[in-house]
Amino acid sequence: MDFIIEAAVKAIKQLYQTDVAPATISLQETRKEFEGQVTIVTFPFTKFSRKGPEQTGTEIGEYLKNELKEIAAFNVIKGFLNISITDEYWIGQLYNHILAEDFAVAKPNGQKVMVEYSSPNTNKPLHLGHIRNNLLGYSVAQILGAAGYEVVKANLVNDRGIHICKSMLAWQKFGNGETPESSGLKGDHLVGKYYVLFDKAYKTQIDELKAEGQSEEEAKKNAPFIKEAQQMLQKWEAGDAEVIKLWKTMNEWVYAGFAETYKQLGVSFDKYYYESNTYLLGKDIIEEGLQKGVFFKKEDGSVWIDLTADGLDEKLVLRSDGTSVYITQDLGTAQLKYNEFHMDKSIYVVGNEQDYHFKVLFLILRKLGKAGADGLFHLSYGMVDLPSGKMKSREGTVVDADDLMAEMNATAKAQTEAMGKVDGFTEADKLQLYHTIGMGALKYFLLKVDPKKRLLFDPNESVDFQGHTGPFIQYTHARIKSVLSKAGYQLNNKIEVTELASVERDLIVLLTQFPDIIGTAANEYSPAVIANYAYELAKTYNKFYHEKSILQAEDEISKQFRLQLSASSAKVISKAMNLLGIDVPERM
RNA sequence: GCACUCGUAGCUCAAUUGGAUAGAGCGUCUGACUACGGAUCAGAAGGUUAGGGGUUCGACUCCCUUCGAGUGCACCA
Repeated sequence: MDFIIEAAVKAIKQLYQTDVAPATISLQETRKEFEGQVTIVTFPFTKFSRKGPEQTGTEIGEYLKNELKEIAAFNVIKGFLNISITDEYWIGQLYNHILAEDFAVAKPNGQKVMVEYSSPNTNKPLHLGHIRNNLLGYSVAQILGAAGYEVVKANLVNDRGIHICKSMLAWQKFGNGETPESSGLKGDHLVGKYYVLFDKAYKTQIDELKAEGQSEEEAKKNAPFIKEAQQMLQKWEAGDAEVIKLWKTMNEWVYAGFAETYKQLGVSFDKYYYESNTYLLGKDIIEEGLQKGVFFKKEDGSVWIDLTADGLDEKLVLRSDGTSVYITQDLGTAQLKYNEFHMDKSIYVVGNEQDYHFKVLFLILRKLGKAGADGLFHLSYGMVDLPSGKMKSREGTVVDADDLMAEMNATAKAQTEAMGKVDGFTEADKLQLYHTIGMGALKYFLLKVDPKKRLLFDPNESVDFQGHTGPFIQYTHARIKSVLSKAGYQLNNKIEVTELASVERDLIVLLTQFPDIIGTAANEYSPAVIANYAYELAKTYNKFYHEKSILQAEDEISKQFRLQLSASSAKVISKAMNLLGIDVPERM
């Protein structure tokens, strides 16, 4: 549509002797209730034209119509110039772009981006909150790839610390040598079980101490279990052979469990980082910052940065005993990543409770003048809450990721069977299909919402399969495929249609927008943009499908044309869903 | 207390980044060619965009303020 903007700039120069930047011309989709496909808002030009918005619109409209053969007609309503573009133009779009092999395939833009997501703790299984994180991260990576970036998907595993020692200790005390094999439990669930057991036992000890007259705070510090866990952490840091061995064993269990969950979710990573390798990093950056005068040292030896000029506080970056804090290792890890990949952008998919942390982290890296510091972005997303409130692993009030996915599959199975649509499917095909639909419903449900909004999830109200949902879009795709196969469709040459019905035009207009939609989604790091587009497209296709007969079209030309339109729609739906990490079935 | 985020139909979400009469789905109600696949389509009802003020041709969107929800403000990670 750039050619219209260009012409409008020329029009304004000719008519009103004023140069305007192309960006000041807002070209938008015409609202459905008006004639036309694109609209120019003319209010901003009234200052140059010294005429009313309607007259200004009419003048520009006339100029454009004379200038551009693609413009069939225009109408002006208040300050809105609605432009109708010729059917010839739209038909050309279909044949020259949409049906082309490379439609919506962006050329490499020469930029590299890292998307870090998932970043689990190895002391418990994944839950619904992690699912949102994983889906967002994976989808954003897909979208950036489609927009022309070279993408590196990274996972920073939090595999050390006091919380890991808690499950280890509880397993030592209560485990009786239990393993995933002996218990039949998935590895991450087994470890998670001991994490919960630790917390229970710890609480009991706290209560005992309180009964003996200690304050809550004292009791929390003095409980034998927490002391033992701390000792274990010290042993771990000292490289104690026995502790390390147990740590490795239990981590292996967890990784095996995670691998299965990731596989079910359909997410993957190109690069793993482990905190056990990175937690000591960052001290050289502290030194560098001191030399540059970005940091300062207090009398006790602790190192700080003063961010009050930026509206934040003073922030500790190194303890007085010389050991790292959270942000120290994040500084180091950022450097490590950059040294390895030299990426232009780095996206951190992390929940919004860490907004402040990332604000500080990025600010520090920028003040240090680090390469790549301008490309840092925290993709912050809202928590997933239950009707009962927040999910808490320690208290067991979580929606477990594996359970939820199994439930989604079961629901998909029940729905599909109830409709009796799986005749001729092998058992393996059926399982595959239920998984595709169940995950489609879940993924779409989580991704259609703006990431930064918090999400309420009611486990008792199952995720819908009708209306604005993943299965709705999947169904549209399957139905198109069915029609195409019935027609024995093959892509053939351009069909000489000359006129479009309005539903056909609407569909082509939407299809042409796909590359721009990918661009917008990439710029905003928002899968929701893609999700809403895919829905809009499916809906428009369904409308077309109901209004126009394809196999019984009026004539062969119309039939072939509509088949091509259908094939294009299926292709774009499939690609869009793919960007969300959602598969679309051929039959369902 | 300070900072950040959010508040749109009964419910779950949109709104082309300041543009037209705020749109969808679910739910409720009414319809659709003896199904090119009905997980679909057409229609109805449902709104003081939390309240108030301001900025301007125009505000769900920007500014101020009140209320409500959430999160963060550790020599924890």
